[in-house]
Amino acid sequence: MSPKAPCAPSDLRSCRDAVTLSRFSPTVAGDTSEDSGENIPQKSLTVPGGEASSIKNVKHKSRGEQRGRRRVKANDRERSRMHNLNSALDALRSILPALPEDAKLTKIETLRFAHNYIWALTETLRMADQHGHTAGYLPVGSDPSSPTSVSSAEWDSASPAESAYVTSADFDPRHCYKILSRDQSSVIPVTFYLKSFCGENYVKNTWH
DNA sequence: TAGGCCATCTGGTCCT
DNA sequence: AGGACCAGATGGCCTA
Repeated sequence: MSPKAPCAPSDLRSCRDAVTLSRFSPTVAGDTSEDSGENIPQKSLTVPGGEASSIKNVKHKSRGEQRGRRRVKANDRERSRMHNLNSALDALRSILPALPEDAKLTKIETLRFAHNYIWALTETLRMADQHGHTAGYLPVGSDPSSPTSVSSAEWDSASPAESAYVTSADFDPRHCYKILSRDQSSVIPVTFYLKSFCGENYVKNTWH
């Protein structure tokens, strides 16, 4: 589920970077014909000795160097931009309900989980408002801000139909709400949803 | 070995 | 002109 990253952030210049950057080292960039668009025909560069051609060669080389430098800078910016994006994603993971250490969500899972989690929290507030007594809706002594406040025993008694409605492969918190609103269960809907999404391991590993 | 996930590079486009 | 953003391509790592 969570393949290890081949290049840690601290190894930015390792792996394929080393190869790619060398492609744009001044000597290489100027000597190749990879600079599409800005290329001077290769023929004018291959005339040996002539002064004019050597000037052209220098010009071409410096343009190639400039282009190479721009490309390297752009690569650096892009890399750090993606690292920022990943940091934001990690921050998002960190505020989502705890998962077992070895169950790090992928990027797409994180986004979907966050989306549904927000939806579930919103729905929780809406239903609480509708009932007009939040305290009676939540388990006694529970901390509404923490999804870990419900015991696994409560789960077992409160969610007989979960597997019939929600699987980890095809989860949708709205299904949970349909079940809960039908029998007015006292279990926090969000946690019901989390269990449905994460499975028994979530309960076993984090709720004790 | 195929497929999923990821990091990185790259060229194009838009914006300042 | 240069930076930010984006999407496609590529190749490595990991797991079933």
